[in-house]
Amino acid sequence: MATIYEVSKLAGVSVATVSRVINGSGRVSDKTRQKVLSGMRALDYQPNSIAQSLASNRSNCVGVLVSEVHGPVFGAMLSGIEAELRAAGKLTIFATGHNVEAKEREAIRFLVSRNCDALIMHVEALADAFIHQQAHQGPPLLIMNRVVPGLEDHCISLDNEHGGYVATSMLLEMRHRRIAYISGPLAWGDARARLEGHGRALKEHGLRLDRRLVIESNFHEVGGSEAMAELLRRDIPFSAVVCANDEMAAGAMDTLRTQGRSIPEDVSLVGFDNAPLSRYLYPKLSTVNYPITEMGRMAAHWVLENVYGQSGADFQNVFEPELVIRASAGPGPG
Amino acid sequence: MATIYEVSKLAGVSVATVSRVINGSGRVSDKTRQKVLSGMRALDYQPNSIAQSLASNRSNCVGVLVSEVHGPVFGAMLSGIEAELRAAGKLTIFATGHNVEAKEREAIRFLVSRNCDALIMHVEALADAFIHQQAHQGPPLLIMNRVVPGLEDHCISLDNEHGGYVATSMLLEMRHRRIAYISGPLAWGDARARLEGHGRALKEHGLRLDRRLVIESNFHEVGGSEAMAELLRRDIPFSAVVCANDEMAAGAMDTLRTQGRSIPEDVSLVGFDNAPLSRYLYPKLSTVNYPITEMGRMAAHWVLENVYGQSGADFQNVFEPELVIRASAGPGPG
DNA sequence: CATTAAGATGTAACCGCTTTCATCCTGTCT
DNA sequence: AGACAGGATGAAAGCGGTTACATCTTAATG
Repeated sequence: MATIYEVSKLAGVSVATVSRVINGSGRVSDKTRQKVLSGMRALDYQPNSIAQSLASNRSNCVGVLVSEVHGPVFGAMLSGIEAELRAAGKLTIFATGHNVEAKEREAIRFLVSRNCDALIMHVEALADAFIHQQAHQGPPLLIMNRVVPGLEDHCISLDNEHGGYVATSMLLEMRHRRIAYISGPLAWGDARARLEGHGRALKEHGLRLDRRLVIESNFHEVGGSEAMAELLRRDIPFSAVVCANDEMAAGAMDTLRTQGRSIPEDVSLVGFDNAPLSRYLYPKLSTVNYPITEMGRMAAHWVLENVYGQSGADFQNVFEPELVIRASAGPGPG
Repeated sequence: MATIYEVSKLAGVSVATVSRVINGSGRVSDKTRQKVLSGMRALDYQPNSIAQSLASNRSNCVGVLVSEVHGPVFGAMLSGIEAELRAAGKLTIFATGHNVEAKEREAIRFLVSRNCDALIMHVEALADAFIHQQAHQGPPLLIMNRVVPGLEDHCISLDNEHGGYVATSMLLEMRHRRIAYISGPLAWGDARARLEGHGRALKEHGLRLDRRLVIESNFHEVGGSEAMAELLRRDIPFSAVVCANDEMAAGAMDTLRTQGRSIPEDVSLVGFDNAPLSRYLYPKLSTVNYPITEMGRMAAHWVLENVYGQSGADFQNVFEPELVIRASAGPGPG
């Protein structure tokens, strides 16, 4: 691989000049620039990005910490981030934290040790305090899907409460009155918020949340399946159920069918996330869209603007979920 | 951030010695090592990986080129690669090629320009010739899901022919005799191989491939849906259909249901890939497992062994697909 | 025409580490 | 005691760029 020295020799200029034309910094006469450019072309010169990073103290790479690489949410998020960053010539590096505190910490260390210029993280296990500390000592931080008090302007999140609200509101407008709810772990903020939105919708329609119709599960398919079984076992009438994510809805759907209930004739079902699987279920699942790819794009823009000084569109902190109406929800008996 | 100089000063040794204890290279007396280690601890020292890379001419990072980040296949593959690489302290960087030749080329340039020590690529648009050239001038190359003549030992792939064979064989054993086939683009090797396997299975059962029951589609859901519509329109009897991937099977299933055929009573269906969606369909899709995560792991091992000199398990070039039997395929009329 | 400021270019230090080679030290052998 | 092997350590030269600063042109100004 050719170095900047060879280019400078071939072009008959100093390395400083070559560096200037590479970076478009400083002033270089047009004639010189042409000489340099043709020299670079002749040698098929490609600047060594490692050396650039060392000298400029900028790696042009941003670290992304996710729970998993696969799965609908993270894949889509990474995809959005990478597309934007790449278009700006920046490298995306990532590590997985698996929702385990120790691993998330270690992953942060790993990413930071690679000198990334910024860190985008989707962490669930780490405490707010740790995030604050990291924000003050490490590279600029952006937090996804979580609102850390005191760092609100570094957080991109979904208005989960509103999502829960619209899901339930739709069912209420379809004249359902007894609506069950399968929740995610209430230790997690997003699961709590979604449930709160559900409660608010009920209230606005003059209904009270019936605790017996709420089951806390785990965001997984099997959990949804079991939760639905439990719901049926309780033998309290309901004509619709909201699931706090699509996976649980898939499990719930399976159980309903096994027990001979048809959807949506006997029971209407609504999920949350608009994951790809929601379109594959039968009947296709009504759900609440989670614009995660867009949110990833926004994260990348934030970094481009705040770390690399590129001006971009306005920063949007909180994204609004939208209802996606499909076949799994139908009119209620009310 | 502390540098190696500060550590060396604090420990009262030279930077060479500190470097030796960092890398475990050369010989250092135990007493000295302890001094250095405690110095590093005291300063919370973390070697600057960029400087390390520049000096050692090794970036400890491997580039992965995929079509997309999201989607079942690439996410799982990346996941497998990252897990193994990370455990070995190596960084995974990636870029997307979107199956477009120009973009794939550009992505390779991008990854190589970041000085990755090896390149794992899943490319479809690039010609064999280009890959050969790249293999001879760039970093060590590993090719996924494709067999490039002359570079067989740098390729990890699935035995697609066998996959097609087992899918059809299963249906034949269930006494189906008229089996339709919805193929991927026959310009692609994997699609061709799967179809060939289908043909071989038929032949072994004394049947001939009926061209009118084979439709070339595009590996997408809509394509599968349209292909099935076309199949029904042709009005040639069949009791089962093999789809060259799960997405097309999903589309086909939708069309069948719309046209009032029930699965598997009227028509049995088999997919290919064992993508997550196959479990969400109703009825759950019988399919052929594509061990893509494992293949990603194997790719990482190859790199660890051939580039970083770590000895590992045996290298497995070709992976065998396995049948996953679910509800979408039932006994035939034969 | 002398003066000067702006523009073009070069020199060399530096980024933080690795690694070769020389040097120093210690214990062993004769 | 002197010679010597081998382990421990240090000095210094890179790795391939960036950039502050010095130097040299050149054209405009009075």
